[in-house]
Amino acid sequence: MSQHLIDSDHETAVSGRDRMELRTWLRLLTCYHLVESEIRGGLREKFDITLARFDVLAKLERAPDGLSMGELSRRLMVSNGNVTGLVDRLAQEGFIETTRPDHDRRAQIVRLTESGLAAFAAMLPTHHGWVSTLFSGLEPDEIKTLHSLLGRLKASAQKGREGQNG
Amino acid sequence: MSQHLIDSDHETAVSGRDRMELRTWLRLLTCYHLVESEIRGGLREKFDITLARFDVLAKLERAPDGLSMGELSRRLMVSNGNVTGLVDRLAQEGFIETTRPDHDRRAQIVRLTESGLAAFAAMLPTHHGWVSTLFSGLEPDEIKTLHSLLGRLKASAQKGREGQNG
DNA sequence: ATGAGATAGTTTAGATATCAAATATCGATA
DNA sequence: TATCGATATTTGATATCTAAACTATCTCAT
Repeated sequence: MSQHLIDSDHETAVSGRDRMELRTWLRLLTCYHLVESEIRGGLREKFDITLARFDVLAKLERAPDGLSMGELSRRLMVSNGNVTGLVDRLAQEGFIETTRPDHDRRAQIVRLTESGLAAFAAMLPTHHGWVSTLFSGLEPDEIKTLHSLLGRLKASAQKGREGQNG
Repeated sequence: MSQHLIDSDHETAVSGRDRMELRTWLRLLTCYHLVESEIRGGLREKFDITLARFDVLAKLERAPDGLSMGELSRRLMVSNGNVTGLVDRLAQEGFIETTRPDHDRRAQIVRLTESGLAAFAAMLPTHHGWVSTLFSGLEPDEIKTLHSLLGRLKASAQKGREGQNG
């Protein structure tokens, strides 16, 4: 085998069978990085908040009754330990609050505070604007198709585990 | 405005205009996390290597003449400082080596060692197998279309900056 | 030649991340 | 009711990662 295991165009790989799968994965990775870094930078510059914290607020905003640490961790798709730290810091800033339900003293329910909701609501339209702009080169039909194919990929990648997320 | 700013199905948001863009971005994010965590876990369990290090090896494998730190950073789409640390550790493990070119004493050229190439080559087929499996629920045509639409998204998201990556 | 700006990397501080181990509580059962 | 296994979360160690400040070197117009 030669030194160069894979083809030379920038997102290509090895042997015929999984060629397109790998190329597609690498391209998805690129898109992820592009959009993510744009949004991260925007949030920092405009609102002085990190993306991880924004994501926590976003998940909690969709759950008016609050979420357990475990459920929050699943929806964010990050580890339990990570969420502990994020929640600690957001609570210190007053954006969220936690309670221990009586029926299960192990659990910890996390909720948005008024202040947290206000902060999130103030950022949301701008955030949506960034996403819109990043997608602005695609036709509505293309976006629909992309959405649908990503749904297929999600189902495929989830096969063999339980429903992690909507 | 009500407490609940956005719709209730799991990947939906606000006002009509950017609804599909946001849903699509959130779904892409989900796919990214699903595939990424599967591969990260596999690399750790089977090869005891982190994903970040694997990615460095992968980029270097495609560049037989080596890459400058800056070029490596651009291709990995991570910050300069991050690459410094990764390269340090990989060099300690003997997987890569660095040289200073005579024509520019600032630059640092990073190359795979024999040992690094061998390690990477040993992991590559398994890695491709994982990706293949994760995509196995999609038809070849669907993958092609997905690849193409992600290409459109990449171009759209890159608009206004220079060509970051192939 | 020389100083200003550009470029290439490193360093530093702080925030995320994972993973594994530890803690605490729950539920069910003998 | 003791206890065993499962569940919910935290802790601790380590590794990424970013952003900003800093160092060193290069380029180039004077």
